Amino acid sequence: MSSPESVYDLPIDKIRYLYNVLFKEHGHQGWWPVSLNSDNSKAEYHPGDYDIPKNSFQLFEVCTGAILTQNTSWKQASKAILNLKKERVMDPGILISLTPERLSSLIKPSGFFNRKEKILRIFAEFFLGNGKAIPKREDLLSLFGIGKETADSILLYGYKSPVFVIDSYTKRILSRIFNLSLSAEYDLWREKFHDAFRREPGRVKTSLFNEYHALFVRHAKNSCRKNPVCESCILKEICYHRNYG
DNA sequence: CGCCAGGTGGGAT
DNA sequence: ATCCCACATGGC
Repeated sequence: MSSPESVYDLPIDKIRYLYNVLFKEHGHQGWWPVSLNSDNSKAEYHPGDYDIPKNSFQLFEVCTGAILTQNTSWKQASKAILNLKKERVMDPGILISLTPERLSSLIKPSGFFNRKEKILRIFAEFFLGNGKAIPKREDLLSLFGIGKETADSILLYGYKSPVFVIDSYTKRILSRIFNLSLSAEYDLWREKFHDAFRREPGRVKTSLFNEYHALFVRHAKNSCRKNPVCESCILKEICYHRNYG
């Protein structure tokens, strides 16, 4: 048991158990941050309220945030979002009418601004053409700059679809607890979570996946950092890394 | 100062 | 398949 197990062996009962432990400890996280007042106020978390985003404007803001936060702290992404809202351009139709220079300057704080300018523009075109339908994952993935995590974040936190979002935090935590390889395929991790909650109704899965991903982030920031703080970790009793790593 | 943050695409091997 | 790099800001 010294070499990493396969992600195929990840036990689904422990996936469910883990959720219960984390939720009991931390409760509702309320991802994704959205400004509840439709003005220029800062986006905030809304723990326990799964009826967000409530309209197309908030939906577009969630999607925009998913793109702007790529490999960037939410703090930086939120500055860019605030710039867009203050300039009244947080709207797909208006966004695509901006010059590349103007748009990239507004999202500058989020980093990679030339790249993200292009991604936002392409996504806004897609958003307009897609109407009110829930986008297909493969269609999102076909867009430049929309990878698996961003696509799933948009589907889960934007369109309230029951899909699980895997990010580097999730992989780090699971790889330590279960002695799994960090480099396992995204879709393998994802399917395991879908398997674990296969029997829950769609609406339940959506709110559960919403909380679960947020709880992983919380736990990764609290304890399971790059340099983990194992002594005070609430999962230390069941963690491979803590006990045998 | 160096490291890091709610990734992704593209090119070389 | 798997590694490596560019992309870039600002907090800590």
